[in-house]
Amino acid sequence: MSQKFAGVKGMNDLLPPQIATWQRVEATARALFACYGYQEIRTPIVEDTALFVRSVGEVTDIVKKEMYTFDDKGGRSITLRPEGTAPAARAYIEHGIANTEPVSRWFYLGPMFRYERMKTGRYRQFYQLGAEAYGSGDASMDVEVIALAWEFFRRLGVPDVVLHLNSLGDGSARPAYVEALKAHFAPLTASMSEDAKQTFERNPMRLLDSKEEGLADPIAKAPAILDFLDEASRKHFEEVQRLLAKLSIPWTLDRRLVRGLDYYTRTTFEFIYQPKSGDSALSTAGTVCGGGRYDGLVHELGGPEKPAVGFAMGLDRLVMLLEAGNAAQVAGPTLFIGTFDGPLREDAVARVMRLRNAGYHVDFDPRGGKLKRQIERAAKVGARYFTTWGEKEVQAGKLEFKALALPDDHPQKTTTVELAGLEAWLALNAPPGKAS
RNA sequence: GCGAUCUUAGCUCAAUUGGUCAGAGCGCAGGAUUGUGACUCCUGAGGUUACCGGUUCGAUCCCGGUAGGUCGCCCCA
Repeated sequence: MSQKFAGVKGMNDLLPPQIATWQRVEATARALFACYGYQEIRTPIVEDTALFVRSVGEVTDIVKKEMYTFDDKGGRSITLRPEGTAPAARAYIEHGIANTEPVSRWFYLGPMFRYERMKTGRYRQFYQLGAEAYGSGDASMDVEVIALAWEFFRRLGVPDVVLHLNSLGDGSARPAYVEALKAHFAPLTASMSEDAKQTFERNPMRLLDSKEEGLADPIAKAPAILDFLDEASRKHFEEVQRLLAKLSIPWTLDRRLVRGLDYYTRTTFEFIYQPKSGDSALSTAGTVCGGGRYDGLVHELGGPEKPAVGFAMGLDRLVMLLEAGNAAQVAGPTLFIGTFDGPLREDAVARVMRLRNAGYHVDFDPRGGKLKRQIERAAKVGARYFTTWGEKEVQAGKLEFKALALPDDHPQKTTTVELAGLEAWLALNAPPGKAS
């Protein structure tokens, strides 16, 4: 016996039964993105390590301890992408897209990698669907990406997702606010945990996200960045809210919403799964989509001054929510042809292939055997009709279609189909492209 | 990175204080001549009880380690 292998920790196989849901999500996304004018881009799975250090932030957890970083054979430090915004920005800059069009709308869909402890809805290889809109700092773009995500959830029928909204201001407001926060929390550092203390030192804003017991009250009383916004940021944020209201998209102002990556400015938002009924498939993995504006990122990475907004959606979590509702079914064949040994069998098999080539989902049992087994097999794989391809039928030039899902006494349990008109019948009763 | 907990057939789980305790259901496979299914019946395949080591006359059941799963912290999608 040879060794038995197992998948790498934190990385999962997606097998056929689950894939149906994934494909529904992806198809819904592509259709919707097309309406919004977002085009797909695909960037490499690996990037120069420095790209993430610069964009995501040196003191973030992602960079500090979650990156899959290796040296390649040329001695370059490369990293499996932990997120999609930085690679997209890199491509945007590298190809000089800003010179070719004023506004660019992109989306990406693919695996991301973070080396971290596993939890519900959190894996080391996980899938994100992201939108990136470059070139405009207008509030309409903030709302555009939010509306896009909102509509996406609506189309998929994702239940109990609420929008949390905040503004982090930009260059001028941020330093003043951070100072105020430091002043607020400084007296408490003595009683803080090591973790909290480090957060206090490196990125005080993130302290607002802390769930540490003793901090709950101080956090509630902490100054809000909304009170520090400069005139322009404030107006921008107000416009975002007015537009959302106009679209009847409800939101919750969340003054503690501070996103974990360094590049965010002004608007930040999260779509959080909050089941009304107590049972939560995702407890702390409730954030299904996070995003915001990052006006400085493109310039920071060496490109022109181009504002941008976007979001990233965790598809693993999304699929989990969808599957909790109703398990997706794999579509079965439209027609299942039963065969007997002998020369006729080859005719039947050939016909199966030809019908498939014509666009129909047709199947047969390669093991042959008893007709009884073949019918059981057909019912098992969810075939809509079963027909026997035997001497009797071929001689008469007629096939008898049995509707497997119908009860025996149903008037339409069996249908007679002319052998010569088989394809025409299928075209009429089970057009290609339609799930059986 | 820290803490807790779990790991028995493909799946869901049983197995009295360590001594026929390696089982059930589902699934899969087969069943009086390879022409007709979904309910029922009969039969069968499949596990060195995650892995390694220890205690013991003897361990699925006790101890230690490793791997993996799950949950909380941290953090994030």
